[in-house]
Amino acid sequence: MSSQPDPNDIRNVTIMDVARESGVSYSTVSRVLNGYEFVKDSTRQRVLETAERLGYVANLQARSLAGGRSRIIGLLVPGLDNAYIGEVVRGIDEELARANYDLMLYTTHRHRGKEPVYVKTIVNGIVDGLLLIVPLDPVAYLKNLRERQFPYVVIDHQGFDDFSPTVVATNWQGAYDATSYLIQLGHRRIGFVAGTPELSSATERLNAYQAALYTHEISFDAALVQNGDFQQEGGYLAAKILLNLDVPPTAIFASNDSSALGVYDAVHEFGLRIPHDISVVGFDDTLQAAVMYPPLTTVRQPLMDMGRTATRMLLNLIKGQPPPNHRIVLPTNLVLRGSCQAPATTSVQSTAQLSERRMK
Amino acid sequence: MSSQPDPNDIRNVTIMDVARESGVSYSTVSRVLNGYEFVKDSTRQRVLETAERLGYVANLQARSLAGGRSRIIGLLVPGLDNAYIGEVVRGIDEELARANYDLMLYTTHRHRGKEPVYVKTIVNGIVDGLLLIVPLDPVAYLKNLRERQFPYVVIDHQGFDDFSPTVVATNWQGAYDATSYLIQLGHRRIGFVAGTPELSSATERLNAYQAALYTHEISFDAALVQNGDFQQEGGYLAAKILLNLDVPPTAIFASNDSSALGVYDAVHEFGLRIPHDISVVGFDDTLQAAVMYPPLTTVRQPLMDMGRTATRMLLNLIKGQPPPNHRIVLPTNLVLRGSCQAPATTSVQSTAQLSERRMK
DNA sequence: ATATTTTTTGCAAGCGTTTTCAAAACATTA
DNA sequence: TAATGTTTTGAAAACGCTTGCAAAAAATAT
Repeated sequence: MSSQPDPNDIRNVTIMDVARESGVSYSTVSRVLNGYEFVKDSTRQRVLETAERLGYVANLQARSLAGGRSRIIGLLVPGLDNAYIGEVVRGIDEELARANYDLMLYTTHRHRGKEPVYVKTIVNGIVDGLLLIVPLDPVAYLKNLRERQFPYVVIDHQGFDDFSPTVVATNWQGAYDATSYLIQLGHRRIGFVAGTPELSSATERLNAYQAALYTHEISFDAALVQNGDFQQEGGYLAAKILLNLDVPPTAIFASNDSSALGVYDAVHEFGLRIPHDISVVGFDDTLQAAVMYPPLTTVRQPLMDMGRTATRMLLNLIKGQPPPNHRIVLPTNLVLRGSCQAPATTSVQSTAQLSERRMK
Repeated sequence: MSSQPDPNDIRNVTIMDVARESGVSYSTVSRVLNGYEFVKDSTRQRVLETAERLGYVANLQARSLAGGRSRIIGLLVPGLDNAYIGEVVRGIDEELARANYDLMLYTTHRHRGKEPVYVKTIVNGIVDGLLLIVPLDPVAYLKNLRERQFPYVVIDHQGFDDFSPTVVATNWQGAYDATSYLIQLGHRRIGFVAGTPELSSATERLNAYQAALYTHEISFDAALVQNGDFQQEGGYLAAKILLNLDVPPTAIFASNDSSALGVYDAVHEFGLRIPHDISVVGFDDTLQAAVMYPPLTTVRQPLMDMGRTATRMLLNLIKGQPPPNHRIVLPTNLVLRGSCQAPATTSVQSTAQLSERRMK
């Protein structure tokens, strides 16, 4: 009985089966499935119905091979060991689900050389478009993507070209606000834990830190800027150097929350208290920030929103609708919590007591 | 010049191009690429070399359509809003990268009905195998997978059948240890914030809690068990009920770290201190646990390891090597941090003072 | 040198779709 | 009623790869 398909049949039901069952050609079935206009309504109904009845599910590979849409988008991330990435991915995932798209995840594990290879595979592969979160080496392959007219959107990195669709946060403004806040609290010696210099977000934050000092007429001391790596370990190391300075800072601005965690570690190791002895500010507002003790004052990035926005942009690009602006900038804002207060010595200069605690 | 391929050519280089360039048939190229044994060494060399030179990258869709391996595995997760999932995924990702596989991520967003649909799409799709993290409704489709001989491994759920390859942690033992620890500290009234009862991990933890009480001859009080949902909010609500009890507990064991966070919230809302007024234990040891204040004593699950192990199992399954055991159990262990101490009233029974603080 | 076996290779079919092109069916007009 | 125009449908060619089968080439045995 062809109308009684064996439910235990191992083979999948194809467009052919649906065609046979509904008495039309497979081309017609394909057209119905793709919403082609010129199909008789009654035919459409019948096909749709048998497809449903047979439990037909499109074979994406075949579809995409034949030139159709796969409804899969690729996501290239440096790594998963990071709450920050996780948040962005959540936003992407949410928006994708709403649009009925699936997600293919590529992790480069921070291996720079892997990026171009991945991108190549991705592009000649199944995905309809590509999302890149903080790419390490975009210039190496974005030009190619563009030439192929392959849809892509870059998240949280900019400045390497001026044609790539990009979603970023106001890194500069956020860092400026944070620094200004510390200054307004009375801090004059503010340490800065920098991020990976290849990333525009890192350099922007550093620039804003300097700009804020400048605006408030505080002279810049290069010793107060130490390199971190956007990870806890780097923050810890950088903070140790800062706290060992002859005149240590009364506040430390870490380039992201992970580094701030490292700063907390170092501060505690020196037997100091936050915020009493030293204030700390982070950047990102990941889940951990609110849970830390004391809760971390930090610059909130709308991470999920960035993911969502980028996804919407990409989906439009795939539909052939280029976005009005190539670059979308989302606002950050300073979240005040318990990790900051006015410096212990209300009068500014005498950090003498503090520096006595310095570790050898 | 056929030997000078245009680098700007939009079309991808195919197996045909490689064949033409190296003067063999496309089948031979395919064989070389798939490591087929009976190819003359010199031929193999030549093909490999031209493939490299031309920058050939296999088209996964075509390969998988034709019946080959896609080197992609699918991962079905309930959601991304959870540090716990993230950890497992990291383990998976790591192991997959090592084996040169890619990852396709499917999120059900905790929508039970979506699971079967997804599984169907996945199976007739591109992936070579499927990993399922805490599936909500496995019975609905695992039988089908098995019948099709489709490789899959279940992570952190068990008990719904006895043939599915599974990786779990010692949930029972972990919860038993945690409860015993609290009892040894002197606690007699121990609250329990339960997890989602559909998950075996949740019921096992509850059972172990009861077993530990029983072993130590502490009578079970149903009022001390409140339902949570494995999320912060549920933990908060459950803890509020517990703290409002006529004789509130002196310790609360939360079914996972997220719930424990909610417990912290409730405790603070009641103006109580951890661990001075009340001890708290969690489960999972996610990244947050160490950062919370006070640092959370919790049962560590080897999450990344679970991901890695499951992935290795799956990869073997795909290769046609069934694992020696269908079910792999990884050990948990209790991580002692600052959220527990002996109950304030060293003598056990008089919890009078505590209950006075009770909120109206 | 010839027959036989074994190793290598090529051809063709097929995987499940989309899409172009042309034919069939239907509706409309003269 | 014939001619013309439209809407619907079907057949066939791709898409890029794997694989069974058979032929060619090389190696071995007689």
